[in-house]
Amino acid sequence: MDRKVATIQDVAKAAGVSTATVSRTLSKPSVVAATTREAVLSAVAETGYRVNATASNLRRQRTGSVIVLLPNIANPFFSQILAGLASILTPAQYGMLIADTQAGPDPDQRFRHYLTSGQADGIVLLDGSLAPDALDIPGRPPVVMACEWMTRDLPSVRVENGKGAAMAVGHLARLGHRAIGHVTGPRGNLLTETRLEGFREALTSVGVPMRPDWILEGDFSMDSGAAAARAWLDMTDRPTALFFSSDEMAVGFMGAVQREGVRVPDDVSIVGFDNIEIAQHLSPALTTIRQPRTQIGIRAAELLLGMIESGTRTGPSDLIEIEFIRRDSAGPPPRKTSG
Amino acid sequence: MDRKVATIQDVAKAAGVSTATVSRTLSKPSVVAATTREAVLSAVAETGYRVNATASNLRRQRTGSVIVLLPNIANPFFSQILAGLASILTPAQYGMLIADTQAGPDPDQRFRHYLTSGQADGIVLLDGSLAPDALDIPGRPPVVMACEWMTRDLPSVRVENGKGAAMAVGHLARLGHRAIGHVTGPRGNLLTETRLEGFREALTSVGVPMRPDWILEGDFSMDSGAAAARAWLDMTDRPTALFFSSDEMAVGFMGAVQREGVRVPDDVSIVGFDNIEIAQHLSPALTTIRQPRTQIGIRAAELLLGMIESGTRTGPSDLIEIEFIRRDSAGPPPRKTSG
DNA sequence: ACAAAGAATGAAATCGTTTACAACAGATTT
DNA sequence: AAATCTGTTGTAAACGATTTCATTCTTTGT
Repeated sequence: MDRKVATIQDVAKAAGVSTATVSRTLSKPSVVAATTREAVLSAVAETGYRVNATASNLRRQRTGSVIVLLPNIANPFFSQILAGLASILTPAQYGMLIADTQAGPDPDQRFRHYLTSGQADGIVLLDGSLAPDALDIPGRPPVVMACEWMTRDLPSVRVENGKGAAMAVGHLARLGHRAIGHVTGPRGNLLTETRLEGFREALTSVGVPMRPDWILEGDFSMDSGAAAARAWLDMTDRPTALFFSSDEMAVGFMGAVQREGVRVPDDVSIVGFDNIEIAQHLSPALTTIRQPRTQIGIRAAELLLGMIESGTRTGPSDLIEIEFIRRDSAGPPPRKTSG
Repeated sequence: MDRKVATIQDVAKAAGVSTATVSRTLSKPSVVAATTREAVLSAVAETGYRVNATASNLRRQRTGSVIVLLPNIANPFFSQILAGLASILTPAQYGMLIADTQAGPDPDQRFRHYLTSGQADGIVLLDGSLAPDALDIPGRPPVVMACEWMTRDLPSVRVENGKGAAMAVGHLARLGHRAIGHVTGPRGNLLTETRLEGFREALTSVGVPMRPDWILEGDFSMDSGAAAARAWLDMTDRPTALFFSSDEMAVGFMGAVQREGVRVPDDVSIVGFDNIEIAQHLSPALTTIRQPRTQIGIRAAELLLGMIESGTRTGPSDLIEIEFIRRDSAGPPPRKTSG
């Protein structure tokens, strides 16, 4: 009975060589003689040997894994970024550890914990709300931010959020809208602020004044979109079009107003942001700004691996192109505006 | 300059004790004298020492992480299960490694790889399509299945799928439907088969014959729901109600038929399965069967940790209660059926 | 024919912990 | 007073790989 798992010692014995040779056969086959190589390989097959990753990592002073820190695992927005990350990390033989920052009581402390725990060779940060000064830790692993980012010059993969907002506003203005509102993400979030700023600038550039009471605060979730719908329905003087800082909010809004008999886009035009999968399956299909999330994940992983391999703590940033997707949730404004 | 990270040796030296004492202070504080304990702890604080997880794991013959294998990371259905898993694994000091089974060419081989790689103390399997005989590996870690499951008696966390289908059919029959169709998941999948079987049985129990041409095959995705919509629209004799094996397919179907001017539930009634977040935000809100996904994740993690701690390869299974959620996508059949 | 270079291998140190065992002091029992 | 126990600490051996350095055996150049 071989109850125990075979070690490199067992293989060495079976092949009649030293452990050094076994190790070399597996990592740098070119330096060992063809005949020995074959002997070793058949001994490996015979014993069913698998290298013990923990021992290997200890000796090589690495962990072989990368931590992905995200605010909320359950948020489907991130799952496609994860898929992109995995598509690079897995082939490169890195494990992908997932951790929730907002799960515990103190997110900043959790961030610091992962930064110092030495459990990963690198960190992908998908949560922009974490304290930048946590990074002043000696010997910390390289960190790459994706989507959100902080004031500090951390390497990051991002998207031209302001430009996205401008695309949305431009489209609505071209359709004839003059009464355009905006539903934001949570205040303080950098995505929120950049898109809001882009929205504001775009409005001035098309010569439409911004109405502060038409700026509604959300938190990117469907529920907050539905809440915005209630607020909109209660308005006496409603905007004829709304730009949402996330598709999820747009979905929540659209469902809620439709259930009240409001027609989209006849009564109100809607533009989202992200192009989540469902956007094209709604009725009407949602006009939105596409963020290539898989691509974001891929670039973030590539950047991080580059830093890990070169041993640097800093690196380049990357800007991913976004795309305006015209569908059917935005149309010309109604003839008569209410109020 | 303390460029290097402090090791247990450094702490021992600073505190004037042996490494054994440092280790004991950190893991079993009760066995060391109060004064020494304080000396060690202040030395730890002073040096900024963090135990090297890799070394610790090697010595303790564990890895400190659990692998979650899922068919497709990008599928949002799984993200809430992940959240449930994380809520148990993180406090228990286990890392959560995520891997995609369908990413590479040979899923079974990938499964086998993770089973033998020794990179995790346990595996959570969310992909029921993997070969059961892969489990005949000596010294493999404990595995728990969630949602899907295989013929082999693996510990699993599941849901009464057949009962869910029966709830859906019962509801539709009570509303007066006699022409009920079903959109399945991919053939061969156990979820698909159990729900289909439940559907079939429920039909006979309410005395409605099953029409094979009203059984459409999907793959759980929104796209396949939209494809089912096209098929349904092309039928000369249409069912007045459809039960979908996933909410995603129901969403894809509903959007597609609505865009063709079909009214839900006036023209066709829809019942989904899962209760994904968007279900309540659609117009009309989707009637469905709730699967408590967070709960599923929690139980799976608990089961797995139990097996890891007790050193067993087998363990109990668990059945999670589902719930019928009545919303507005199913109503009485139209007066006149087409055909 | 002999030195130098090259190719292939092994011995042993090392990575940073944990823990079995031994050692020792002081307290308690006989 | 000897023997036993209890509580605390240190010594040193693992854990399973990788890699430096030394060694042996060929091969090549002069």
